[in-house]
Amino acid sequence: MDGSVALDPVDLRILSLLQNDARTTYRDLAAEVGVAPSTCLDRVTRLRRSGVILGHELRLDPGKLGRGLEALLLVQVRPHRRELIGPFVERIRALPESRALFHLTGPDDYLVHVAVTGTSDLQRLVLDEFTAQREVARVETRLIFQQWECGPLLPPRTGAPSGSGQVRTQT
Amino acid sequence: MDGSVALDPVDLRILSLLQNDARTTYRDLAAEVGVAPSTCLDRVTRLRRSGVILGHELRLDPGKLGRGLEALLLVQVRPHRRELIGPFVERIRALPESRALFHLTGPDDYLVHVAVTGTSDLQRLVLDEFTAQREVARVETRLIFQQWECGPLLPPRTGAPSGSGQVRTQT
DNA sequence: AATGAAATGATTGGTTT
DNA sequence: AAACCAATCATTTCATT
Repeated sequence: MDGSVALDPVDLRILSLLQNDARTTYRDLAAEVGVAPSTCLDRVTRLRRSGVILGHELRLDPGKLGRGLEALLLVQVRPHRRELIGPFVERIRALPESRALFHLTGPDDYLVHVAVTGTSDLQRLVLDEFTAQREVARVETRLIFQQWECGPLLPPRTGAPSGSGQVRTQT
Repeated sequence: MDGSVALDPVDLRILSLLQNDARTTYRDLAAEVGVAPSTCLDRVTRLRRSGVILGHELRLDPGKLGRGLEALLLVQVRPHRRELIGPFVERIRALPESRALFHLTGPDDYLVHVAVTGTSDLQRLVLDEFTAQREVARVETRLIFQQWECGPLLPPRTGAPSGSGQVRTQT
């Protein structure tokens, strides 16, 4: 039972609305889904406690912060052993240019999403923070032309819904 | 002057705090940065209007929503022409599995971040929504072992700060 | 940019279904 | 057990300095 959460249509509706605007008031939420504001609070509190809602984030425009160029770096870390990749991950996460980091299957071990001021800043980053490190065997740089958020994130459509209107999901 | 924003230390402090928790109250914000709550409201309103703050987002746990497997798909779209890539982008953005989409330089035209229920769901997605499409020349699938958010996103350190304490940034 | 008052929203406890 | 209502409390917002 640890990682499983039951979500009814009200929960899903609330999540969907909050994904559009996380600051929607409980009053507005209540009006949209047709329950009382206090019930909405209840639901959201439960969703936070159950770990479905991880947090409330501010989305910023990197360009407006002077980081007008973004890129994805595909990185091979060799040898790929815990005592090397642990410090590597922590070092990359601490860089002010890093936005996100993925540990992957496939020929490239990591993908790093970075935001920089321009190409010279990117060159500096690659040379000083990546290829200069002994454990970094290879870096491939892909510039980002454009990016889109998708969503909202919803549970998968279940082929055969059970008798109740509930969707049971599992970690 | 269009895309440029001036940020003083108070703005930076506020942004940093809100990136930790976007629901921090103006009262708490004020206490931390040492100005009045109304001033914080002023600052945040200006930051939203100037486009530095794009929005307030809810961060959800895909695993808790029944999407316990995530992957990055590297996709070639050929021929790479506007009349093909426009519909492709819209189609991918509309998939419930899509979390983010990037248009890139390099051998792969697009990178798609997806969240699925498991490997069979991923196989279905790749076969039915990607390789089945005429314009998709190639798909490479990389599973995500683990991922990290980095941050907070801050303006680049300026080598030689001007007389004032302000950081002028540009899009 | 601060103050303080007015408006709005969040939260709680008791009650009902 | 979950939802509602109404009262309380906190926060946001605005006019003013």
